Amino acid sequence: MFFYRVILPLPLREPLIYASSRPLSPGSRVVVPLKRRRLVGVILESIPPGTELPEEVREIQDLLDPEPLLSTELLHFLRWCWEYYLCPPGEMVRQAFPPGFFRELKRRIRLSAAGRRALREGRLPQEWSVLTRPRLIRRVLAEGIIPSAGEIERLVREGLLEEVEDQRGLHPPVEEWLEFVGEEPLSEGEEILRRRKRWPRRLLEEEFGREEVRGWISSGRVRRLRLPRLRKGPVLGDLSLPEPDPEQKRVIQEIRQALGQGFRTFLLHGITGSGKTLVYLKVAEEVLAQGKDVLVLVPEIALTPYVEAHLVARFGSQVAVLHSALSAGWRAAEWFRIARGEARVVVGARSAVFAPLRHPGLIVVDEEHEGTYKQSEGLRYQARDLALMRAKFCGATVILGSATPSVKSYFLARKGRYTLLRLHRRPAGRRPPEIQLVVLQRPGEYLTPELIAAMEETLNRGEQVLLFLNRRGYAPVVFCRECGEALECPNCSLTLTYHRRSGILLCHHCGFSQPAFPVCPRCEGTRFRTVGIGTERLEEEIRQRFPGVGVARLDRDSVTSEKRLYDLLLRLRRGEIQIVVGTQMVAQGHDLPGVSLVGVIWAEGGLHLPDFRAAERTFQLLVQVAGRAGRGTSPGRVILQTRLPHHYAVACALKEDYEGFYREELERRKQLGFPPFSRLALLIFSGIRPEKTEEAARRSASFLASLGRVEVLGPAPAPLPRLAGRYRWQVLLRSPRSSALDQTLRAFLREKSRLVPSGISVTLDRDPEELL
DNA sequence: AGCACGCCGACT
DNA sequence: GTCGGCGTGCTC
Ligand SMILES: [Zn+2]
Ligand SMILES: [Zn+2]
Repeated sequence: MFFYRVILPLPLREPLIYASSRPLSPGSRVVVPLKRRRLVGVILESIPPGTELPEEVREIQDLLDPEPLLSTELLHFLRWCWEYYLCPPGEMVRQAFPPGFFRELKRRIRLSAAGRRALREGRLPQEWSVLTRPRLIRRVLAEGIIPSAGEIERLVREGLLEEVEDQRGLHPPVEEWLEFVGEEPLSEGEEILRRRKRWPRRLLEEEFGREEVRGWISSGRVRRLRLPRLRKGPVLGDLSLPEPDPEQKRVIQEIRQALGQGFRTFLLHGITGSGKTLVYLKVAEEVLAQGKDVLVLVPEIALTPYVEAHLVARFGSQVAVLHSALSAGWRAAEWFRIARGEARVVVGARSAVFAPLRHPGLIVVDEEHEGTYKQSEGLRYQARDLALMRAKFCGATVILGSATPSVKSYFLARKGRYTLLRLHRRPAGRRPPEIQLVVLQRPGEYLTPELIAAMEETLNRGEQVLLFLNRRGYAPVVFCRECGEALECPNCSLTLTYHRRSGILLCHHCGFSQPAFPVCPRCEGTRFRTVGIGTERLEEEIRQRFPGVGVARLDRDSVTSEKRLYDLLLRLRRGEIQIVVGTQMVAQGHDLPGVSLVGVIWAEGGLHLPDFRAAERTFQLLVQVAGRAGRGTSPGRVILQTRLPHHYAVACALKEDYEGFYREELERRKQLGFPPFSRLALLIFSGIRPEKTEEAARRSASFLASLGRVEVLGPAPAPLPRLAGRYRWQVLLRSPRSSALDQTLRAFLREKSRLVPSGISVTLDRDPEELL
């Protein structure tokens, strides 16, 4: 007998042990019994002879993958993950792989040629004629056509029945792509296609018109091919891929030299348009040539599939796309294609860090500072950090790319752990924007004369304006005129935001909403006063101030689908819109070529949040938004309105002074003992009853403190002390050593049932990025 | 996650 | 006296 540890998709503390009469490989999925259930699990490892076994070990019932789906490198990496995040292995693996992974194949059988002959000759029962077409085994058994699974197996061995191959992943979605194959391009469109190598026909038709594209094809200068279908997001803007300039060549060369030399990390710092994608592509080409695989992580909210498009254009059907915007079926198909070794380039969001590539030689994390790499609910893993760990396990090279690197990555680069590479080039013909600070003087002022004047000038020149305000809705606070109380969410005790168009008061934290306006819950008053401004009100004001000018709003309330975003961007390109009012959605990499003025309404919004990364996020957002200005040929202008002109996050964004910001921010983090100078773990206790929740947090905190290994901050009510109807308390653990946190957390989890009554849930957030 | 085992209220 | 509530605990 052979014995194996098997991971099951259940919150079990550890993998369970099963027996098999024949040897099996780690990484294969198996069907095992658990109590009276039948479950799919994956073999983690074999157990060496002589190891003490549980009293009763049950037998593996079935092997689903004759060839392992997961490499041992990936399994070791996953083990590291569940040990680091202190979660059940099954929980980790369920997060990592598509839902179909743990579902038993829907196996089908049908009559073989011999079987059909036997049926015709009457040697088989006539009701078996339904089996000339593939039929689910379960169904065949349920219908009683064949009484038992053993009988089916016997018939398959005898060659009367045959199993129909699993179709999963054999037909990934494709679409038509065009490739320039002529001698010389005869139009600008053909020239652009030549530079991009290949491009989806759908997008080319949008760019150049259906007729023109048809002309290229009929001339024979352009060839049609079927390649993986791109996600629907808009790919607008300049996508030409030039030859690398000398600086880019040096960067590419330096990374290439590190390939295959073991784990190494590069931090690639360069503004949008400086050619980071070009670097990824050139290095990826080399990695593939060396026989290794490539993994590219992109942020979840990258609505523009820019990097995906270039990867598919260059590497064709070797590319698999894993993105949450894809349907579950598509994702599963892509995932199995990777596992079978058919795709050697994977591009995807967060969970793609677990892609079953055999030999990753390069891992790219694009826009590495993006918050979406951190899962904010459930298992709170950080995909960028995990990418580094995975690379360490397989000796891969890592490129972290960003225009505004995270403080953590920058710190590690300065310390020498990463190699810092810079791209200074601005896109062709583009000058740095002129950034101007305007101090908001009067309370309630949000459109300064300076901004208005600049807007008028810009509009008169026929150029476009982008106004940035990171707060949706009409007004963030509504006061009762009778008693002066602010209307609050009954679940979270936070102020409700007034949304005028939809006529509701909305809680931006839990989603609670009620019709506007209710009766004041305190004094039954019916007259209200709105205070403050959100994008909805800003849009309204702008419409009044600039009659006859096309104004559009770009936030989650107005842009509810990719289609609407696409339409909006298209109208902007056609000049039907002159002013865009938006939240941070506008910071995210849409190419807005006609925008020459960016107005930031309230630069320090967000700085007040009780969060050690508030300044970092503000600085990054301001720089990203400012980068939206002057992307065409006209020089850009940025106006930052603020009440805190001397705050370093604002002042450094004004000068585009990364160095200055990071130095100041690191100094503060050091003084306060926050990351990257310490490691954190946040325990969030939540429950329906406030005093029980507090009691559990107190008991836990004193237990944690009694261990004496790490600093215990709290317990304290969470910054959102009531969320979605539950009271929340938190305890923050801090230590310079990750291993000390580890031991402390493990001790806590062992004692958890003693310290925390049922009904109180505890969430662990290791390396929290928000303390909210 | 299921599913069983186990100790207290309103029913034949 | 039993039927059933779902609170704790185990699954190789
Ligand atoms: Zn009132
Ligand atoms: Zn709420």
